[in-house]
Amino acid sequence: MVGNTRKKTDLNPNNSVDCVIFGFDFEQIKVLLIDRGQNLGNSKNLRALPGNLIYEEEDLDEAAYRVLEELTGIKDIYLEQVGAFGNPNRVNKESDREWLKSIRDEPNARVITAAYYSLVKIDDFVPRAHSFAKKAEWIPLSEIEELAFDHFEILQVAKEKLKQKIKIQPIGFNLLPEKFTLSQLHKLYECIFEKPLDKRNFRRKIQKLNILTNLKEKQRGVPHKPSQLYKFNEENYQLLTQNGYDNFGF
Amino acid sequence: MVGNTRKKTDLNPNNSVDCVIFGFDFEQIKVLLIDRGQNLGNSKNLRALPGNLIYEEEDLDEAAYRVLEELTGIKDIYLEQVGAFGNPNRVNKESDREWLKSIRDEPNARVITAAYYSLVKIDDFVPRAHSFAKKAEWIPLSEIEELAFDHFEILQVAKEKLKQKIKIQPIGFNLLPEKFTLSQLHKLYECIFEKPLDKRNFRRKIQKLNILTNLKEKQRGVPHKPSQLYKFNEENYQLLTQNGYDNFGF
DNA sequence: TTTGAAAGTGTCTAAAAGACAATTTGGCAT
DNA sequence: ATGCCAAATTGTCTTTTAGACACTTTCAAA
Repeated sequence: MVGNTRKKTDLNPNNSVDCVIFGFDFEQIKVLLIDRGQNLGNSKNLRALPGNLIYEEEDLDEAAYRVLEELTGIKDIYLEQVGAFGNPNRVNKESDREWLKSIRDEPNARVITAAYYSLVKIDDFVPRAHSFAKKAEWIPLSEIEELAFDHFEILQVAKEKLKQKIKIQPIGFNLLPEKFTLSQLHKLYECIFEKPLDKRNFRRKIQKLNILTNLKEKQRGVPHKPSQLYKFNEENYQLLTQNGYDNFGF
Repeated sequence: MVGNTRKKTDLNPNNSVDCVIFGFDFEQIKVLLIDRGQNLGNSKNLRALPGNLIYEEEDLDEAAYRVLEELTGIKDIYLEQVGAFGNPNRVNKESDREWLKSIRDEPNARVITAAYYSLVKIDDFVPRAHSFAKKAEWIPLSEIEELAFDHFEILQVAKEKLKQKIKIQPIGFNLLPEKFTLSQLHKLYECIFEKPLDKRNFRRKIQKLNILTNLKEKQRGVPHKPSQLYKFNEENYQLLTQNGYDNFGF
C-alpha cells in the first residue's frame, strides 16, 4: 500500500498500466498526454498515455490509481478498466524503442498493459513535481491522430467504452465541476456521443430523471441570461438505480 | 502463428489467458469448466476456467483462440475480452498453489491474466485429445458457487459484460444452432437476463428487427404443435446497424 | 378421439422519443 | 436610458416503443 519502501527492482518488468485521462473544458473532450521530448534522434515525437510498470505486489487497479495520483495529485478519481493490451508488436516504432531504452531497466521485455480510463475535473489537475507531470498536456480528443506504442488503439477502445458506459450510468458528472449548468451538461453529452442532441428533449429527460439538484443559484458575469446552477444528486441517483433503472442514454 | 515449433520455454511465466465458455442447452446457461482432479491432499477440489500461459510472441486474442481450440476443437468462436485480472492474491487458495506446482515451471510467479468469454453452440464441443479437454464439463451457471483462483470473480464480470453486450448486439445467436425456434431464442434471453420476458412482446420486437429468416421449415417429432425454424439473417443485421441501431435489449 | 403441451397470435394503454420556435434575461455598447 | 446581443428557458404535438394481457391452433401420444 505504501510506496515509499518500494525499490525499482520490485517492478514487474512485463506488466504495466496505461491511463486515458479524459477532461472536459465545456467546449470539447481533452485527453492528458505525456510529451516525451524530441531528444530522440530523428524519429517522430509521439505523445503517450501516462502509464508505468506495476510493482510485483501491486494490484492492477491500485497501480492505476498510483500512476494517476503521481501524475495529477488527484486521489478520488473515477477509474474504469478498458482491458488488457498485449500485442507483441506494440513496441514496433523506433521512437518507442529508443524511449524505453532511456527509462527502463529491461527495455526489450515484452510488456502487457492493463489500460484504464478515468474522468477528471479538468481544473483539479495541477501538474505535480513528478518527472512525467511536467510534460503533461491536455490535448483535444479530436486532434489526436497518432500516439506512441498502441496507445491510439487503447484510446479508441476507451472512447467506445465511455460511450457505452454513460448510456447506463451517469458518470459524466465526474467531468464537470461540483456546480454546473444544464447547457454544460448538454454540451458534454454531445461531445461524448459526437452528435448534436436536441436541447429541449435533453433537458426534459435529464430533469425527469430527478438526479439533479437545483442550487437556486445563478451564473454570474456572463454577457447573456445567466444560467441556473445544478449539482448531481447522489441520493436520488441511488434511489433510481436500486430498482434496476439503467437508461441514461440520449 | 504456428504453434508446433513452440517450446515450453517460450511461455511467458507471468501472463495467462482464462476463458469463460458459455453454452446453452435450451434450458439454461452452462459454463465449460475444468475438473483438476482430487489428488491434491485434502484441500478442496475446485473447478477452474480453462486457461493457460501465453507464449512470448503471442497476442492475447491469439492465445485465447489457441486455448479454446485446443480445448474444444472449435475454430471460429465468438470471443470477447472481459479484462485484465491481476490481484497479487489471486493464488491464495492452498489447492491452487498445489496445482500450480504440478503443472508450471515457475509455480510461484505472479500471474496477470487476460480474461475472455466466448459463446459456443454446445453441441459443437467434442472433448479433444488434450490433457485438459478430457476433464472439461458443462456446469450450469446457476450451480457455480466457488471456483479456483479468482475465476469466480472473472465469471461474475463476464456474466455482466455478456448482459450488457447483448443489449447492444444480438450475439446470442452464437449460442444457438443454425436453425432455431423463437421459443428457444426467447428462453435464451430469459436465461441471460435472469428474468421472465413476455412471450408476445418478445416475439413482436425480435420479428420487427427483421434479422431472422423464416426457414419455412418446422420442428419434427415434438409432442406438441411444431415450431417454425428460423436462422439469423446476417445481411439484414448489417443493414440495420449501419444506421447506428443498437437497441437489442428486452 | 381425446388429451397434453407448447406454438402462435392482436389490442389497448402508457411511456418515451423526436421534431419543432418563440420568449426571457442579463450584460454591454451606444 | 435604450437597444442589442447571446444564451437560457420553456411546451406541444406526433410517432414510436414498452408493457400488460388470454385464447386458439397444431401435432403426437395415449
